[in-house]
Amino acid sequence: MATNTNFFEELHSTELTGVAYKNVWLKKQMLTHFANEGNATVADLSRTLNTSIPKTSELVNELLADGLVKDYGKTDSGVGRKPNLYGLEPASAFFVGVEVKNLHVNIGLMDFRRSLVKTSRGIPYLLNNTEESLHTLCTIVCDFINTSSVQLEKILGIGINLTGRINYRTGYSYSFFNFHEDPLSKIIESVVGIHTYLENDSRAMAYGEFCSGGVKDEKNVLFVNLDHGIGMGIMVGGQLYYGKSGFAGEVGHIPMFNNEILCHCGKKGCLETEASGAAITRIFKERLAEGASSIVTNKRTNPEDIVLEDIIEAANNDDTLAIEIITEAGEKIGKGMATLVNLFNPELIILGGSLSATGDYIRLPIKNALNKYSLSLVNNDTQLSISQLGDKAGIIGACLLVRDRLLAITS
Amino acid sequence: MATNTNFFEELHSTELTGVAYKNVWLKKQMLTHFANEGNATVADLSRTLNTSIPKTSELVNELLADGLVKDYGKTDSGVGRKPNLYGLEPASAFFVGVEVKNLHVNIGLMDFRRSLVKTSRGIPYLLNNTEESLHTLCTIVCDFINTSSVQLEKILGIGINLTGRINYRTGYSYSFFNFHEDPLSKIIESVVGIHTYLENDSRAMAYGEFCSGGVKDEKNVLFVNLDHGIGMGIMVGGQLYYGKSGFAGEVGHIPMFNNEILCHCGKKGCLETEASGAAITRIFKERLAEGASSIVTNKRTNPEDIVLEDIIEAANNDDTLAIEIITEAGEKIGKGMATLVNLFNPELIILGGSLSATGDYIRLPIKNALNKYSLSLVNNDTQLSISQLGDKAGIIGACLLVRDRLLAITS
DNA sequence: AATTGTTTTTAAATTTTTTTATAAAACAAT
DNA sequence: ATTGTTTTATAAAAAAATTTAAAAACAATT
Repeated sequence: MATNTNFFEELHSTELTGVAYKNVWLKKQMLTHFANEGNATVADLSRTLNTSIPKTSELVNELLADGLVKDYGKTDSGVGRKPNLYGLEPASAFFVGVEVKNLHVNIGLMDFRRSLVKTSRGIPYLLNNTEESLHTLCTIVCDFINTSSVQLEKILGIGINLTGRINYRTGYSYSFFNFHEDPLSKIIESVVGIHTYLENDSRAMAYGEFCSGGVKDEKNVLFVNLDHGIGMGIMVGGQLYYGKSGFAGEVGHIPMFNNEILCHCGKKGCLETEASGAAITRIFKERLAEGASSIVTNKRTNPEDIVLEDIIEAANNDDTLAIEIITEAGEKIGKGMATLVNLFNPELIILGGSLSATGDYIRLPIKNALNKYSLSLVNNDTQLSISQLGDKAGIIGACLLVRDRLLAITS
Repeated sequence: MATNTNFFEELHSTELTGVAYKNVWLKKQMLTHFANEGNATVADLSRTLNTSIPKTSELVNELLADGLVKDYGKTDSGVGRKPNLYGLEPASAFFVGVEVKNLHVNIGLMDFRRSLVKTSRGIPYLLNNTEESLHTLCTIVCDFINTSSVQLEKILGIGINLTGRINYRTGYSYSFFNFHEDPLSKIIESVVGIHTYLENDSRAMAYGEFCSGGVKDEKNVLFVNLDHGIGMGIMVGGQLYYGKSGFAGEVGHIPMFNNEILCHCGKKGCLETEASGAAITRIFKERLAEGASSIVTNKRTNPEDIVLEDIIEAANNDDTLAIEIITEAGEKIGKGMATLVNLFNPELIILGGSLSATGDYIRLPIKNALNKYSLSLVNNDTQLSISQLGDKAGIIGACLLVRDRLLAITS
């Protein structure tokens, strides 16, 4: 009932051959099936895995004995003798997801059945590219784990979302904490003592939305993270697309304008320079200086203190200036996304990130520009929706990525 | 020695269960392995398929008896007893690839080991969206098949490349021959009598280049077809990417310019309006009219008769005007492709299509713009090369697509 | 030229899996 | 309450696959 870690060890061992290998492989397939499709009967598993009933039964019983799988009783539908339903045992494994923002950290703990059992949001933290900042981050993670009631050895992995270029395969970060020779994931791992994966923030959010949010059967989906910058997670054939080094999806830096605004990436004319949350904040302040009025000034007497969240809040309270500027940004984002539609022919584009909280204020101008600038035959295929998970997408995605990587045969 | 069609029938039958199913599945894996990796020993197969030597040996012997696999004798490397090498029997299956251009058709016949056994290039043909034009196309294909020395039943499929929007899964074409209720592939199939697949021209070329051209181990590759229009084939994780309906890769119609040139797609400002072969031809004629000089005028006394091929030929003969205009187009294409690099983080971009015959005249300005407009960290990952198959990419790709679809378990 | 070492191939024994048959469970109709 | 139908679960028999052992093939060495 408690030998669960054994299975994950032998899952990733390369020593196994022949029958032993096949059995582990089949058990992995069963867990994956439970994880993706929910509970199932022995007959279901037998059918999808092309194994006989007795064999399937034997392996399910092994997983049951390992404590990874739980008997969920009889089904209630259908005629004839009712089968037992099996599914993942929620308490058999846990995963930690960490979302690192510029000014705070969000952390969540997820069980094996993708329920968030504990979350801690808005932990004050200053993201700097320094050793101290990294150290503080590790401390925050350790504190979170230590104050949770779950046994340490049941926490199988940690997923950390960072902005910028991340190579999850090697564990290297290229935008933050890139001052060590070893990959960042190994550094954190050695401090916290739990297997750690790094991921790009937008891609992790995308994965959360794919697996637990507004995605049903769609297999080719784009998730656009509209925040301070503009990021994207790409799902191709039901899987995240990384590109060669994990840098795919840099939609914020596609060349779009002939302006002279210098982007933080070093180039000029990037989409981000005129259409990101940062650009919106900049333009908002400029308009105020030019004499425009807004309800934001009631809250922030010094215009320098205005942050993106203030503008989003103002828009949702019908502030004309905020809505106007967000609409203008939406049109530009939509023109950029027309390119995405033409290139990816996606079934669904999900708008996420803090700006997505403005709902139709951002969605409609984007949809409009999409209709205007993309091939209509292709555009007709594409749904445009707002993230269902909202600000939970990041930690849910981070946890699920860890879970699903540990279940994957190729680690 | 001649019951080869049997296997392909049972491969796609859904009747099989249990051991029979698994055996067919394993044999399919073996054929796929031979097709992708070349000849192999029983030990190799046993290792990659995780089956025991006796079982592997038994199945190889069945394939041998079916005539699909051939004994290629002993290996010459290594110590110890030398194993037998097995591989595909070239004469056991054939595939026809048809490339439909605006003014001509190219057809090729490929054997099971991807050798082109017969090609017929430049068959005069006028592509119109009419019933007669479709009928003529079918006749050309039938003639080609009938004049080949291969038995009809050994030709397992036909692949047809068309420009425009194609949904290969349904067999519908949306740009040409779209006047029937039934899918176009079924119409052609019923005339020619052989299983027919439709594919977008650029995607088929891309597949040819991926499988038989300049792609080694790269798994994320873009193939850009620079011709009259600008098309693209996308390879993600070693497989073609289609998007929801097979319209992915429409790079020619991404919004790039604020010009007033109406694209044939109906929009303004598409990349194609200023950077395609059609645009180059238009600009070339305009410059001539403005008084510029070129060696093309020696060949074509009436400027109206000038075609893209003339300009390409002129460039390769150091004609300044041609080179100049191609360079300008290259810079614009490169700026558009910078977006591709940022979004896909590809390992390799291959330039194909007739314009790629100008070699570095088109490649270098593209490379230059790529360096200028894409994120340098991402761009550093990306190789930019010229197609190795040249004008053979289309028919090779069409044949290989048919072959590999027939080998795939999900047809 | 015989011996040794290495590896493939074949053959026999053993293990594993599937198939078939049977029992048990669940429920509807008689 | 009994009978029939349908499906699951278990047990025994049959089939199939793997494992182990032995033989065959060949290169390098003595």
